[in-house]
Amino acid sequence: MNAANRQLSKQRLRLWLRMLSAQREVEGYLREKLRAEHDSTLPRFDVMSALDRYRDGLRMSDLSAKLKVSNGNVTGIVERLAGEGLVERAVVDGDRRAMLVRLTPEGIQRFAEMAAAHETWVDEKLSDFTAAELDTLIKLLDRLGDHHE
Amino acid sequence: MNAANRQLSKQRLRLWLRMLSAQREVEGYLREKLRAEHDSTLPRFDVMSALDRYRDGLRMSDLSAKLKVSNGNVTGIVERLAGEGLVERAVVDGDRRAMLVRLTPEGIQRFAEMAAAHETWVDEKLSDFTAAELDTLIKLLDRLGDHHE
DNA sequence: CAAATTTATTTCAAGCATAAAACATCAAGC
DNA sequence: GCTTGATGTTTTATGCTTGAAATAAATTTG
Repeated sequence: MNAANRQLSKQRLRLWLRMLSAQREVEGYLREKLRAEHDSTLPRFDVMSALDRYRDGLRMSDLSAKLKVSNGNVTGIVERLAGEGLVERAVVDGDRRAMLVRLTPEGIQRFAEMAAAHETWVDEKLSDFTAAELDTLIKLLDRLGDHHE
Repeated sequence: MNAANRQLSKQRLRLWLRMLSAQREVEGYLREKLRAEHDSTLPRFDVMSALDRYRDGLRMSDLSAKLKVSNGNVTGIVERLAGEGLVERAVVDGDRRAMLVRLTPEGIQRFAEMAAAHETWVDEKLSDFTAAELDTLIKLLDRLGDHHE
């Protein structure tokens, strides 16, 4: 490998470490806020967020696909949310294997409160960037994530 | 809140979601590779990486500070690494509370192999960016992480 | 120096995450 | 209508992660 490529490789590694650091910084803040002020967690918030966008409900497999986590993982989180009365599970008629999960009225209410707070927390953490910088970052990072469905 | 701020707030939220997505994309790949090809994990890799930079060893509390994770967390990871013979723990003379952790010769060897592979994996994932783009991303994300010691 | 506080670490309980195995149901093809 | 295979979900084993409580040793202070 030549010198230019070695340099490039180092920069890529450096970027990855910065991504990790930045992500951890924001995520830690959000986790702590959710725990302290709403007695909840980021995974629960993510599940509720997906269900809030699909008010008619989602199947377990749709949920895990959207959140890009394993099936078994979603099983546990939904179970706890159901225990708190924030989501409910219903059978899907025509397919007795499937489970339809949706927010309860209380879940909708609680999510609205959390989502509003969540937006202000993210605002605080990312307040240093100008609109142009935000656009730049979004456009560049977009090339990495695979939210291209 | 006025229209401009609402717009800005939306962009910040959008950026945060992109950061999550991008981070998850890369991390998932690295995790899978480490597991399949080196029978290891990212947390173990992180601990070994820190110890590789400090060959004289680090205390448990230094380790958790550098990695920005909890003390109890490091206890478990170091325990498993010690079980695999990759790190060793020694007493610190002058302070019987403390533990000094360092890589064993085998740990040094194993880390070198993993680190080389790790760099090529990151290379693959971030290969779409030009040198200029990498610089831009690094500089911008640098304003978020708190690796300013 | 004894008591109180701080510092270094581990233990514990709870939850999150994965991969792999187990179950149950559905859909096709003979 | 059986068998075979695919699909939807849960269970299991293992490991990571946190916050809080528990231990233990060092330091400070009256």
